[in-house]
Amino acid sequence: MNNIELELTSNIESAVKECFDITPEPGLIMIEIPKDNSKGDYSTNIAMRLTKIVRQNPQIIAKALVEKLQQKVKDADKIEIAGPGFINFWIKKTTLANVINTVIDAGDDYGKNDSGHGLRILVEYVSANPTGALHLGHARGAAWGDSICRLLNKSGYDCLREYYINDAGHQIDMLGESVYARYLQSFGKEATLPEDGYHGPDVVEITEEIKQDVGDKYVNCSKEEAVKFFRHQGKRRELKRIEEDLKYYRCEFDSWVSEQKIVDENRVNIVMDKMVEMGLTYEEDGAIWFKSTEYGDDKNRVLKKSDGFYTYLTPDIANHMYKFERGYTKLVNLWGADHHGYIPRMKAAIQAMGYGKDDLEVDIIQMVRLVENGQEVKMSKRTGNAITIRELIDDIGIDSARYFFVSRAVDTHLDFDLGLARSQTNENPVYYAQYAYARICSILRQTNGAKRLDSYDLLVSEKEVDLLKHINEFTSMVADAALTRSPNKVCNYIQKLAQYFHSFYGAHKIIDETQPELTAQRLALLEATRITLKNALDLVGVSAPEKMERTED
RNA sequence: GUCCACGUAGCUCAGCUGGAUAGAGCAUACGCCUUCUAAGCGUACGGUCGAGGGUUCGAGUCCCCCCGUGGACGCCA
Repeated sequence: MNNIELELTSNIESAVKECFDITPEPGLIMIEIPKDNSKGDYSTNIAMRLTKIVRQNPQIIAKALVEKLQQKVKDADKIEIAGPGFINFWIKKTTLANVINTVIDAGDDYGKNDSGHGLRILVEYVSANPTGALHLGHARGAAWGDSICRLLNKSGYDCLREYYINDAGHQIDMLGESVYARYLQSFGKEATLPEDGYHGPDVVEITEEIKQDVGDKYVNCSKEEAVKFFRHQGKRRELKRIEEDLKYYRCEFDSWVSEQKIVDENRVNIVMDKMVEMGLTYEEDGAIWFKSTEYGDDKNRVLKKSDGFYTYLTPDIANHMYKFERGYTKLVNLWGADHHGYIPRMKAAIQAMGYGKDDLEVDIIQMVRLVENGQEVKMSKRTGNAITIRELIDDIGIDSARYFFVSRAVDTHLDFDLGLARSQTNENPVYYAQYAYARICSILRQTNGAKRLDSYDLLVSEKEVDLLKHINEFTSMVADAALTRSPNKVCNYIQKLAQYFHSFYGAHKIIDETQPELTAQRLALLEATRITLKNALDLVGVSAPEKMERTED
């Protein structure tokens, strides 16, 4: 909420108190921005919401409130009742323009807010197995998760970016055997990769790296010893590649938690013992089961198989307990769509261990389908395998990739149009926004720069007011996008901000020697727009270029 | 079969947790560069919000029931 909205809310609250002698609950008073300018700058539906409490016609309630509000709201030019009982506010243009100095003073910090109240929140995302390169689903999850964390940090949450490494199970054994087979093959030996081994080019490349370090040392040793070595090496090097790809993609994690480490620290056994002790389990067919149906799951789940090994679930429960132990009170996971059915059992486990149902929230990342010229692109032309995050970025660029992934809600299937993402034309929303930024910088370069002024009384045209109002909304948008974990809202905001700017640019010549005062005020408005646009782009990890070369077509 | 998402303009999607006459972009048509970057601006065209019922001052949004699409339903990870 910005200052104007805060002031309106508190004025409405006291008006309600005085008129009806009731204290409105938090959240009852809602301030909206009407889509239509003819309905004012801000609006509230409080009169309708009070009908049930006060037992009065909304028109009568609104009339009483407006009488009080006329005296209270000093920043309003006009307050009117409209439609079924909306109260609409027209804010003084000078008040709207105050935001320019707020933005200039705050700089990079504009948009920062404390709606998170320091809540300790741990966001786990990507968490791809270290057995191969990251793919499109991971790219979507990485962009989304990283933007969520940027939003949370900007909104006063204490947020940790975590990557959970599944490095203790069967798939790592397969990786070890795959690298071993490639290693032997490179010495001309007969060796076949396991059926469910890893056939990608990354395994061949990693094998070459290892060979450079150790030569033929593992050609003649026992298979057991060799596979153990290659398992470790393979995992380490695959992980390093993943980390490098993510870093290149502007996603950096604060914390990498290894499943193997959780096992080694005995956390899995401890959780298992505790669950048995708490009576959450039973034995059947030689296995130990978790009574997850008692906590909303549709089936009970095996924790320890009859062969004595744990299932995937058990170390993951330990992983989640470890998150709580480190003092995080809110856990957020971003999982691929194929993990959908896994949510109820993990939530069940958390509740069984004494935590709240909503202490863990899981957002599902739906499938990505690459499309080019209306045709689905399934495989990389170069490798014949699934397309990796690197190939995607090399093709369309980091900015385009990140923006596209984040601009659509994650819970819907995404058709990613390669041609569109690659195009440097007006069809591409990334360039539309970046071009606005470059245009602003270009104008500012031609002047002595924008200065903070004491008055913006000349900024009264429709285009200027639209821009001011939108800049005013930035902080509330950031808080809302953080709360609802919807970075796509930032993209909507960016598009609209760019649109308001371009429209303003088209309507007015900004540098006008004959009107120095107006020019100075407009330059300050441009500077505020520039800062807001840059901060918004930064929230989704997209760069703000000061120049864009014009391409000939 | 059971469970979970989703269904909005020709296409891709918004719709601020129930608000006013449902919005953008692209595509299509027509205007605008002797003026700060035309990667831009403006105008027009485009809708039974999948179908039906319910809840209330008010439903694209909440509930029920169909239809359609996708996903999940292992002592795999």
